Amino acid sequence: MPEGHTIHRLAADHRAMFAGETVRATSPQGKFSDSAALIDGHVMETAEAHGKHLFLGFGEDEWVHIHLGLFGKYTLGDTAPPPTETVRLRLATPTAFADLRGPTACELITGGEKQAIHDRLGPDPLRPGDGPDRAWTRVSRSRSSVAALLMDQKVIAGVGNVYRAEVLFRHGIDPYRAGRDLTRREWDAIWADLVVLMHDGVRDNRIDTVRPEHTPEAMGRPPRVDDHGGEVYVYRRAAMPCHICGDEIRTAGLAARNLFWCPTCQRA
DNA sequence: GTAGGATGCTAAC
DNA sequence: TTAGCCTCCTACG
Repeated sequence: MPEGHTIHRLAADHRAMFAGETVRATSPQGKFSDSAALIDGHVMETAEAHGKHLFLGFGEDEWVHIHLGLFGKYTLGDTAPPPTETVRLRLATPTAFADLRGPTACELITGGEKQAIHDRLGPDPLRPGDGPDRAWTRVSRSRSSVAALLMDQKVIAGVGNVYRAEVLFRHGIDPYRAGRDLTRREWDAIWADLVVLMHDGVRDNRIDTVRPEHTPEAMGRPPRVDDHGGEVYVYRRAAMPCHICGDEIRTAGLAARNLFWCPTCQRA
């Protein structure tokens, strides 16, 4: 679930449900009780996302900063069920609720602390006004692999393990190629593609990366069986045949995450 | 019933 | 590089 598209979608959903509304805040699990009490009964003014960070604004100096990490999950709806003991934060109005479970971060921060988080994050393909230039400065000087750089939130914010694997496949780039061996044209194409793919992800609330001509219907192959949500080329398809060339999709650990790629379609 | 893994990140070594 | 955080779900007995 939680790559950048999920967080931007959550920000939009929070704005639609709560912006301008007086919100009740509780922490059934208890770990956020003191902070929840401080915002309980306050008006949520806005919600925004930068990369995988969600910010709920209750005033200039009163922000709830949330990071879902690997396990964090939101349940949104209109009528709140009885809270269970794993709900870290419940926000509710008479007509809407949001339950947060298992986040890496859920904390009340000031405007200054929020700015510090923005400052350590790279440009985000989903943030209006962000572009590929600042990221290119880092990428073009780095000996690290492009696969590692795409996962580095200081370089580019919001890309996770699925978008990383898929965008590199879509551009035929070997994941182990060094950043400084990419061309400016290649990087700009990767960025532009991420803008499109991630906006699709926000709209659909899932990750689909397969081009129309390669869908199961178009190619007469069975639909994917993996349950991560969307239609993809390589992510979690280890040892399965590549949709394009039929070669076996490979997998390897890289920085404690699983990398997937096609050794034939993705050349150094 | 239990083990293991998952779309993430950080602090500590 | 590794352990740890924290929850849910699947695969396997």
